[in-house]
Amino acid sequence: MSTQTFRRRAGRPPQIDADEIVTAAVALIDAEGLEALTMRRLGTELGVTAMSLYRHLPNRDAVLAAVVSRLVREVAVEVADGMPWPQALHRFAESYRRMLLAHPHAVPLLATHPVDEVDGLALVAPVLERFRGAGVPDEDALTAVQSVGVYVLGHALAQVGTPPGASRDPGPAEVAYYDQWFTVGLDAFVLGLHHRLTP
Amino acid sequence: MSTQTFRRRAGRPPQIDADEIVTAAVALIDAEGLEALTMRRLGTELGVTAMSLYRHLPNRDAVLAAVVSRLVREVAVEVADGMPWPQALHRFAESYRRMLLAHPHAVPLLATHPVDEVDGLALVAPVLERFRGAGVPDEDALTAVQSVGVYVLGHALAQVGTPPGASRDPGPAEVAYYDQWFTVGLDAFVLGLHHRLTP
DNA sequence: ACCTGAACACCGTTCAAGT
DNA sequence: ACCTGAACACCGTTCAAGT
Repeated sequence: MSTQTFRRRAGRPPQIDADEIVTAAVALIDAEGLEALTMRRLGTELGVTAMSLYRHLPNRDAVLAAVVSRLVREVAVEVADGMPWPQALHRFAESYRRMLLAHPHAVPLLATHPVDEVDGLALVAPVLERFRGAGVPDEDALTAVQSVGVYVLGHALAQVGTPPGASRDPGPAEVAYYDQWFTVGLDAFVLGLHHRLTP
Repeated sequence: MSTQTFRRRAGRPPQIDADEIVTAAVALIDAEGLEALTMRRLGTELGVTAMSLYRHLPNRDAVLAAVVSRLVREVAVEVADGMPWPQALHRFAESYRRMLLAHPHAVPLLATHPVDEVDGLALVAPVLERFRGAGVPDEDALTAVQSVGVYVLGHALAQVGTPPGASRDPGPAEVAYYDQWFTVGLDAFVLGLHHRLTP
């Protein structure tokens, strides 16, 4: 029979893999929030019992860490070749924020779980390159990027962490308020870094 | 008997009150982290069953909100009368950070639970006053203070959210690294705000 | 008025067992 | 190799009952 040629080494074929688990976890968080992400519920979502998840990921915290990694890799920073670093820093901040606001229920998770160093560096690599082009030492450049990064995350936390009321969606006035605040703060921050790093 | 004169209206005298619960909650978080704060454990710490806590606070989330309020009120911003606002802003950032680093296990809680508006305004009132002294509109001043606030919180999250390893304490090199980063970022941010607000 | 014991409906995780 | 059922040791919270 045809399955002989391409058959797996032994046993049952898997019904799920780690990637599918992470995809389902992100979807569940986006739809119902972090507290809805239980192992039992996640299993149900995949048509499987909770216990089978442990065959693919060691525990719930590993699921959360994998979600963080997936979301960080979702950030696409568009940096043109000759772009001055202050502009590249702006782009980074805006791309990062776009991801965070696209997954408001995951923001507390991003705030709590440190980003994997490899993921983080890959994300900011094109930005660091623009600092290098201006002769700024890598160490200073990294401090600048990380500083803007914590500003963006802190701002997103403030925006999504509205009073206890559930996930009622924002309303244009609220969105405009946070957009304005974000821009004013970011402009000032990048301006100040510019003054300190390229005098 | 003497108890007649000052006796309570009826029933048993309370063994605990809300303030004691919050104090015990903070102590427990500081000592063993957020996940150690269960209603049962908190009761035990106070020599009482978990169920009796519900007589004083409606649920676990109310305990957490009360902890946030308590910690925010612990921040003391020392702002002298004639102090220029950039310096007052520095003081605010340092005081806020001092509180956060004194309660590292509570930082994710502060990041997640929005600060009560009254608590927040009381905290920054002396700082806003310094902006007023320089003729900066309240709206701009509040944006500046909030921007620095989210930077401080974001930075503290990065500092306390070290790789999965438990609460191994920091080591002087790590402390120095974060202190340096914090200062460089803060200086640049305040400088940039200064350029934008008082040209 | 305040505290408790028992109970309910959940969790994450382990482990032996099925296919 | 992968999935499952039953079980363990927990949770937060409710409610009737004690003092």
